[in-house]
Amino acid sequence: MSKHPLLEGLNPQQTAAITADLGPVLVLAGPGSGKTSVLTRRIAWLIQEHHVPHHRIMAVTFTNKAAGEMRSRVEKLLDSKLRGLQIGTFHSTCARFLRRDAQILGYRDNWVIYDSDDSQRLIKAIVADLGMDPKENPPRRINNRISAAKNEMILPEQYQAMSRFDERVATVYAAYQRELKTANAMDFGDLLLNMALLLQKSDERRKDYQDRFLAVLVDEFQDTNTVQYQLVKLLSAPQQFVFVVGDEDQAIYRFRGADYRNLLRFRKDYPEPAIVLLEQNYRSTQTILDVAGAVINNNSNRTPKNLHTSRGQGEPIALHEAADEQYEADFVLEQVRKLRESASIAYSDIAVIYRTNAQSRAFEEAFIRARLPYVLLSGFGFYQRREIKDLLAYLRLIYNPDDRVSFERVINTPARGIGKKSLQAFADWVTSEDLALSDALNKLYYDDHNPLSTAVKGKFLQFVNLLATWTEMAQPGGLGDLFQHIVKQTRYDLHLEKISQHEDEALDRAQNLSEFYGMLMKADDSGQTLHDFLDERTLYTTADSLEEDDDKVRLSTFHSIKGLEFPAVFITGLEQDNLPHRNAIAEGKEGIEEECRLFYVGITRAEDHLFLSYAMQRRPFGGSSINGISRFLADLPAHLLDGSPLTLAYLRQARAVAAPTQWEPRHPIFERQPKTIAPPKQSIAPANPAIRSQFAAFKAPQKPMLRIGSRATHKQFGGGLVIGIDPGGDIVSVSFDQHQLKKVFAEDLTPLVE
DNA sequence: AATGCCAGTGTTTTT
DNA sequence: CACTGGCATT
Repeated sequence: MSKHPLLEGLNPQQTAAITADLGPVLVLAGPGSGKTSVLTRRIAWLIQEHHVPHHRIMAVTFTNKAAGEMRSRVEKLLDSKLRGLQIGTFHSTCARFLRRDAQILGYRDNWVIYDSDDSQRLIKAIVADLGMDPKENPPRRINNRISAAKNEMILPEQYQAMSRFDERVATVYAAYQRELKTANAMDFGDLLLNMALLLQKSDERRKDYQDRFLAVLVDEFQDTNTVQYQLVKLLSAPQQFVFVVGDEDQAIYRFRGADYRNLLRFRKDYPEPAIVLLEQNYRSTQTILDVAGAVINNNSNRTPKNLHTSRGQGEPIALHEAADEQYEADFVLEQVRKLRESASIAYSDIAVIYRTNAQSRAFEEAFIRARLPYVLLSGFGFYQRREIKDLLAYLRLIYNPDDRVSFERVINTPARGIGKKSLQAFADWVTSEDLALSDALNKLYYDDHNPLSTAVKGKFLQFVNLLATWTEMAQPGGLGDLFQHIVKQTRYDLHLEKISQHEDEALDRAQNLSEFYGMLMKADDSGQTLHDFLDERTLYTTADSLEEDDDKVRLSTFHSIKGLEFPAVFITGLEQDNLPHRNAIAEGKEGIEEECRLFYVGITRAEDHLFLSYAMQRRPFGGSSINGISRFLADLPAHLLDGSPLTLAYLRQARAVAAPTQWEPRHPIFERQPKTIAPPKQSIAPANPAIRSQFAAFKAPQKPMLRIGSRATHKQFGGGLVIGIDPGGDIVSVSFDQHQLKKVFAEDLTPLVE
């Protein structure tokens, strides 16, 4: 075959994937193997060579941003606008379909989407309605159970209660689904579940969708869960022109019910799929790939892959030990400056990756201090701010007057003299009368059979009147004005001052509000309705709207960095209990293997420069904790690493005691439980006499021992933490409080009792 | 019965 | 440190 323009510059495997016959295709794509390219060209190929009309193709990506990019790349390849081409995440795609079809399931057209915070609030309200103790039944935990059930397509009536707690979950789950329906709302899980139910229940609609979508393509298939898998199956029937791309080594959404074994299942469920393996890496240096391979190789149940690159060896991986998280941030800053100066790498070509969102803080502070530009790819975004959620709740309630969560959020915000008791009385009444919220509020006008006192009823009605005037105002193009009215009429500005602890906070919140106002004005300019605005903001995250050329360093969790690539990458916080995270360790082998994949995903984002760092000490809140290093570090090939001699010596010692290929290695250097050192108390000895006597006994030994992880004072360098003891015990590595790491003679050290 | 203040408590990851 | 929930006050 002579080279088709769509196949220009591609290797044989990529070509095979793109030109595979119509039918099920499974592409197993290692990181950096050009899978996005394969997906976009496959779509173009379907349109050009198989004459599949573009509006009969559906592609699912993992983020909305990736969806946008994919669309523009296909459009560029074919040099035409493809408006009807359906590309989006599972959630936004289902939301879009349900906008049209939710009436079939009994929703009114103005249904809204609840985010996790909304769901949790509703569950909390239901727990209260049912008279359950919120301490025994934490709404958060119940929410997790319910959303897990939805991912597995388990309906309330099918929910198997294996414990007393589960029985209560089942009760709440049933009530929750009723309340959602009454509130005319769907949570994230409902978007997927309802779509699947619709396709199962309505023969007519199923046929419609199946007829419409000749071809279905899914990216990141290893991170699909049961309901997503079923959706793909339902939508791609009966012709089964389904093209999925995935990599079991990059499965990182187990907590959302995703199961990488769906890749295996695919082979069984679809007859003789074409299977293509993409192993040629175009992204990283060989060194980076070797390190990545060494890390992922420890996982069981995976297909071994042979990732290779023609990019050459590249530079060694930098390993850095920091005294604490601030020094870690300083290290990153320093390296960022160097990268910019000596390698002329742009800020936007640099990513800093960490395990938990809270870790961004140290970096943010350091970047602000140094006046270097950065942007957060994940974390508690703008829309999670209290003041934004409040105003959003007003807007949502205007749009959908049955939205209980929004109603309960704003009915007494700012304070209107309607407290917990009145609200619960009202809620109980609404439930017992089986009313929708808007009907109940209406009923207050003409029906005296309600539990509210005249005074409180008056307050309710005042609020209802306000709501009515705003609803009148909610015209297209008038969102900005509407916002102004709400703020003015509720005196929300005064409320802001009240809830703020200090001047700065009030200012910050006010700025957020004006930013929000700006967004509404922008929506007005582009002709968006309230409906458009609300839909978009639930399903889109900050990362989705980030411009490529925004020259700022990217700060991100491992999860949010997925799918992206950068010339320079920093992986930070490589400490035991952080990566792997302590909660994941508690989940056992599966949990740890997923953490290993997180590390792998992080490493394979890097093209040229990779930096690894860990901090000996962190201050999560109040006290501080001393950490061992991540067990994953023990797997790194020493000859590929570059770092200070002491750091490498420390690592070598760690490796010497670990059996790298097993998950069970247990040695103090890994094992060390993070000790929370309480803020100094009056006396070191415990106050409880019984414990105090034990304490005294402990203190007795004539020769206190030097132990790894214990504190000691040196006659010259002062206090420090023992981090390593050389064989023989004469020479000891100590991390001194002055932030230097030194090897000293044991005899010069005096151990301290903790 | 609502509001304001204080103490205790707790953190994985996201659509 | 920041948030939530309980308690005392108005």
